[in-house]
Amino acid sequence: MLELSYIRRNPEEVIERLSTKNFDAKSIVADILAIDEKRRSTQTNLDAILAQLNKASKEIGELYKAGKKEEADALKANTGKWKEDITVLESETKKIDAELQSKAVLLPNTPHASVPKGKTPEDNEIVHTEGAIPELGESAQPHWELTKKYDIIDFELGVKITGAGFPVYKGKGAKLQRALINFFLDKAFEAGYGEIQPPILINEDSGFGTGQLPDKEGQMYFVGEDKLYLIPTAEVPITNIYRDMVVDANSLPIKNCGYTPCFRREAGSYGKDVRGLNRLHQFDKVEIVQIRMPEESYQALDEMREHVAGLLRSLHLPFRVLRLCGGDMSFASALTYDFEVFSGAQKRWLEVSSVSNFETFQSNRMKLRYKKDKDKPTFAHTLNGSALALPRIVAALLENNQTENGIRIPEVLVPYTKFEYIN
RNA sequence: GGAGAGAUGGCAGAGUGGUCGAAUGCGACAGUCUCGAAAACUGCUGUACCUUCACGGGUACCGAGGGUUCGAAUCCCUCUCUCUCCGCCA
Repeated sequence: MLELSYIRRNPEEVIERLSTKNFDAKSIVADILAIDEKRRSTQTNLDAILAQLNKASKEIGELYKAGKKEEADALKANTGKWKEDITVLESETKKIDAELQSKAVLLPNTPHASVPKGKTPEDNEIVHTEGAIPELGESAQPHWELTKKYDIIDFELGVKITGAGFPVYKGKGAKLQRALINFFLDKAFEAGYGEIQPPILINEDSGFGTGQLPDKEGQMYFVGEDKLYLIPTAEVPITNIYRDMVVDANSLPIKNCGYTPCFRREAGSYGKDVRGLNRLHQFDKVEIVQIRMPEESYQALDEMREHVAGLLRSLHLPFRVLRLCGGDMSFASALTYDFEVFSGAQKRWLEVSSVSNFETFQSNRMKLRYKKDKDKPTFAHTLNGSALALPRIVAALLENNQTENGIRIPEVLVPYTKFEYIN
């Protein structure tokens, strides 16, 4: 949610910047300004009457104490009208606030100045490419063949137990998952991230805080009996730890990481995109989250970007980094870098990480502030990134590292897997 | 699932209808003292919104929502959450 004070001061700028996201904010901003105007005048009126009533009540109390009952009763006679006005103005204020809120949540975050204009993924800007594209030859098999060949991931079995998109990892496949998770967590720890094991069910307030609700409830699995959502990413619980908090400036930066399974309904997806590991309803991911002072947040974003790049480098996966265009960015983000690895047999780039700065968009929603000395509490900047999401990493590893002797495990993972080949 | 207790400022903990935004203690901050520190003493210490160029002024907030009253932290109703005991259970 954009800060109201910012919209009030710079309405034209908000409209201009949101046009980069192909979002026409004109009428919403106008509505917000009008409602805000109304809100202030209503509150000024209400406050004045309340002050009057408070004053009279105090006087009545004093008069009673002094035994001047008649004078007190005379004063009382006035209060009825005031109370009627108060009732009206209070309900009006409540209505106006709700209206304002309902408009405010419609505005996406304003993109950073560096965000390119554009509508589709084709308009994303490739800012970095690294690693050699593997030449696998004609006999190369896509990962969904390899997983069957070596019996390490069973998609049909998942269908039996749950449904499509819930694979069963077996034997060395399961061990590879565990190895990657531990490797990623260890790397995050080395980079200064504290490890969190959060709940994987979240309530509505948490969903609102990070921006999944109210818009994207269709993306999440919902447990109606208890009104809880399965997390689509660890970002939600790990960031919401700090909801409704004023943290001391000295405790910043806050850096946390966590492994969780993630659940996404992915309604409407089909075709080659969902083949094999390409898109799942349940998958594993290690997430990194930072809470920063505004002046340092873009430096932190670069730092996170470098962390993710380091992971891919150490796995010897060819990758590229995209600066997402306005049209491809998420609602809540101000700047997002996507990481894609090249999947040798599918011959396509697969997104494995998304690193974003949300500036104050999330912290305003969840009232996450920091306080520096005597200054007033200020909204912090929140950032997060996948480091990394497993399935497509596994897909690329399997495809790119296939040999006649089996699938070669990257050196850095061998201490974790305790085997060098899947065969 | 059954029974009971509770929810007050950063924390602990008073307060059961009127000057209570809230005693007291601790903590934090500032000052005195000191070469410096500790101790001691003194002062100060919430958040949001409205209003004002500013100084300042006003309003709301004692788990949440409603009610009674001229006036509610305090009385009434509803809800939520937490804790304790019992049962079940990884």
